[in-house]
Amino acid sequence: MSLRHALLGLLTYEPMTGYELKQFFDSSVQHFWNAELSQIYPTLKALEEQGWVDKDVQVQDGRPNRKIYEITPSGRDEFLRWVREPQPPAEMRDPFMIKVFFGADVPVEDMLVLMRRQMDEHGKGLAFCETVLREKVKAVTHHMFTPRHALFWSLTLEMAMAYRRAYIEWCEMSMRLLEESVLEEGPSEHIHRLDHPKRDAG
Amino acid sequence: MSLRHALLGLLTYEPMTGYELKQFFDSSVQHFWNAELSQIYPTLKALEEQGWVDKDVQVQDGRPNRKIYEITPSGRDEFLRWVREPQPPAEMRDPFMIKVFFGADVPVEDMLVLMRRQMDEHGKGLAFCETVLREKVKAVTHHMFTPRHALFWSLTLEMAMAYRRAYIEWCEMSMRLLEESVLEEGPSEHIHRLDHPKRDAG
DNA sequence: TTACCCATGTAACCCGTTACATGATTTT
DNA sequence: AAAATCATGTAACGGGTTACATGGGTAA
Repeated sequence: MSLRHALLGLLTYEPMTGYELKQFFDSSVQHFWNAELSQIYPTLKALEEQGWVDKDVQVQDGRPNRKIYEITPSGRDEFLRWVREPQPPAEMRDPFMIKVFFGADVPVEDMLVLMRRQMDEHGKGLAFCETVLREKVKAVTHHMFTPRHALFWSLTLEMAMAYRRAYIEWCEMSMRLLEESVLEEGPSEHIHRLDHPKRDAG
Repeated sequence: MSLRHALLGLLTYEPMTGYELKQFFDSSVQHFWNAELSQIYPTLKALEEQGWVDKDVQVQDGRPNRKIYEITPSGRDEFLRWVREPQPPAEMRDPFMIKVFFGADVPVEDMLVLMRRQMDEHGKGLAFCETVLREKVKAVTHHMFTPRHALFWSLTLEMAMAYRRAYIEWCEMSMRLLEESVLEEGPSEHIHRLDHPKRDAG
């Protein structure tokens, strides 16, 4: 589980409550990671049991007490240990690829609709990175963090954008190939293959 | 869960046992999806309860009976329904990006080592796609499947390769930027920031 | 004789999401 | 008056991995 370490990482910036961590999360790493409060609270508890964070309770009335978590020295050690530990490469796990893989048995028009939609969605994601998130990185530099922090933040942003650009380009190429294949084979050939895919092969 | 539908998809090719499905899985979609036998067996059971597959038991002695699963008409319907259903875009969820995000507090040399390793691993993955998998797609076309199937298979392969190329390029760019930043700031500045990251900011 | 292939499964555990529960304060 | 913010959590469920259990046949 990387959530533990993501939380430790955020707590190296400053002590925070679970609620604040969630907000920080959403406003900083949301383009490549996210977490729900229902997962954050138990994880903080586990972190405390491990001795990697300390808890300071601020009593409130009318609402639940604020529990402010602060990273301990051993928490910092653990975090740095984890960061330097080799990380196996993230593998793709994309349900859309399953659909494409079996796309030969589906009307081409439907596949084109699906791909167009993927392209649009990734386009939106890319636009969001290029505007909102890019501005956020710029803004944050002038407040609490060094240019050095901004460098690393923007590297993660670049990766998110590179991924989406690659996806979009792939969609474009795929759609072009599919349209060409329709011209070559005729538009409705797939219908014959729907029931007995193998018999039509030879 | 897409595993149900991935299995249904494979069963549109021909009836198979769980064991054979696993092998087919490993040899066809392993570059963007995978599944363990311990997950496949219960899923087949669920598929059968849904009426999407039929089971034919081939009694054997000395080893467990072969249970050959065949997709039913309603299974085919369900599969086609699922394929055409809109698919939300797969989001990145990459633990390595967390490490990069917090990379400002780690010695640059360590970050460079980590990135080099990611680059190598993704390079290996890319090489595997370009040789083994590409050959497999070519080979399979001549046996059981149409050129049309080969087209869709190779699209998924292209996506896997595009992803890895994008990752590798990002690693190269990041390493370049990090090396430049060392020259500008001096190699060991980070050490001062390790304990009190915020105090050094202003 | 060591290891891999065949062939099935169960149980425990890990990580994550969604739904449920509470309820005052502030903004629209 | 409705909705969002603050602030904590629990419970149920979904999906996936690892470990455990069995055990004959075959290839290196």
